Amino acid sequence: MLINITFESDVPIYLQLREQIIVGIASGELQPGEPLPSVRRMASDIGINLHTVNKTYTILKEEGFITIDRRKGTEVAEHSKPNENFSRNLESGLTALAAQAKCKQISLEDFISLASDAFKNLTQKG
Amino acid sequence: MLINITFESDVPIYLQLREQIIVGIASGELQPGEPLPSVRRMASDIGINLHTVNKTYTILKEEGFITIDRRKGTEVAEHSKPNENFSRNLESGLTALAAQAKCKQISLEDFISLASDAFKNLTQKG
Amino acid sequence: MLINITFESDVPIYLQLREQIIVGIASGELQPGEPLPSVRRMASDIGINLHTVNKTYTILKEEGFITIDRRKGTEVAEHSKPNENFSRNLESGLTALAAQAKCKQISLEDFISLASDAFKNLTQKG
Amino acid sequence: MLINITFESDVPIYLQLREQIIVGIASGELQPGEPLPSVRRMASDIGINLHTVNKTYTILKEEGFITIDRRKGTEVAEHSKPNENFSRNLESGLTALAAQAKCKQISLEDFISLASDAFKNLTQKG
DNA sequence: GTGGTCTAGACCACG
DNA sequence: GTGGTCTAGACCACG
Repeated sequence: MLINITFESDVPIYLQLREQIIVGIASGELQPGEPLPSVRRMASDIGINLHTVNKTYTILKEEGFITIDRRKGTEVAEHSKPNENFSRNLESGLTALAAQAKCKQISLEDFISLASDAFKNLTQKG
Repeated sequence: MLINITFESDVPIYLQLREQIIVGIASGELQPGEPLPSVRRMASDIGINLHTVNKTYTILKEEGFITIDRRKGTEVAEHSKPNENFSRNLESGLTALAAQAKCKQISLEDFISLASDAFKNLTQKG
Repeated sequence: MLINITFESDVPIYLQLREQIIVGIASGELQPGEPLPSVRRMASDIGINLHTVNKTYTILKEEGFITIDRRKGTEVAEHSKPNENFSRNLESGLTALAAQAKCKQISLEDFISLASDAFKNLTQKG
Repeated sequence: MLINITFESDVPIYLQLREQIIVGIASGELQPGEPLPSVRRMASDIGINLHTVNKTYTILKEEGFITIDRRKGTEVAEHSKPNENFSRNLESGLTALAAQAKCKQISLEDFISLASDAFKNLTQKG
């Protein structure tokens, strides 16, 4: 799994890492049950602090994307169903993007097409 | 235009304000050429700091959603076309949401349906 | 609010702090809407690191006991209803204590009496 | 005696094992004088480390729940009376749970009812 | 001034 | 070896 952090970004490192791991899982590059590198390993691979990776793993665990097994370490969780909180966040995220797109004269058809492509591109990597 | 800020949210106030104004424009509630409340007025209406509103307006101007003129004041800009930077951000935003959705076993059809609804709901408010 | 940390305890500092704040809220010493000391202030008062307090506050926030208001800082949340997760934890906590008590020949009546006293003692402090 | 370890839990395995054995004793499933599986057997049954089981047994012995004899092996101890240390821990445990419950608007009556149920459910399993 | 993020470094608990 | 906890110290974002 290739991680690519933009240090100049105003998106915090731990969130960039979170997103890339989620994309990795969604695309099938990271399979359920597959182990993730230890916080120390991941940190040294990327060249960031161990605590930053730890924060990402903790969040991913709380969101149900990974599990921290006491024997086997960190691994990709079985895919679960969205809870209410997740659905709310997803909808508000889509609304924010839709609003921006509409202001920029992107049509409903084009927006759907972009959303569809984003989803399908994940599959192609798997 | 009714603004609703959640002060306990972890989304900064200036970004919440930005998004709601964009939704207002997208939904047609705020028409191109229509004036926005002055920084001072908006701040006191919502009960937030002047600096915060100022920051939001500055960002919206840079993004091309509003214009700030010394004489005419702040008003909604004519709808423009997306530039390269905007398109890139939109795509990466959609990819992030699509990845999360896919991990939570949401199908392509359901994701498109959610995206479509988010877009259409904007129209209905207009 | 008087905080008392036992540094030799095998209960982590951030959890000791969490529990004492919850007891403070339950006893009425800390009222909903009342501000909590800033992480820096609390840390220096107790003589621990700012990050440790931060961890406690973050947990309390996620559990719904406090809110972090972007304008007013940290404050005690309005008392909310238990969610499913909370109820499960409460039941399993009570089961663990009940089992221990039963092994030590404590009767149902005595156990209820202890539980009742623990609850009432909170009220008396308020 | 059926042991059920959740490896993804943030409760250490040796404590999960401890609690389940205590519940087993409290419910009468494990009778005083009854032998416990050897460390080796228990470890292989559950699929955990020898050291982990050892740690649990050592703690249970110190708490007076089991006896460890070189010749007779490990067996459930005769039920003893609580010592001062035990009582203090029990009370502080109940206080912590009561405080949480009170914050979540659970009434004294409901808390007692939950405590009572937890205790009675032990009996029913026996 | 407040919390949020990040780093560096250390020790410990768990298995 | 792994994650968990804690400290010290620094800079930044927000309001």
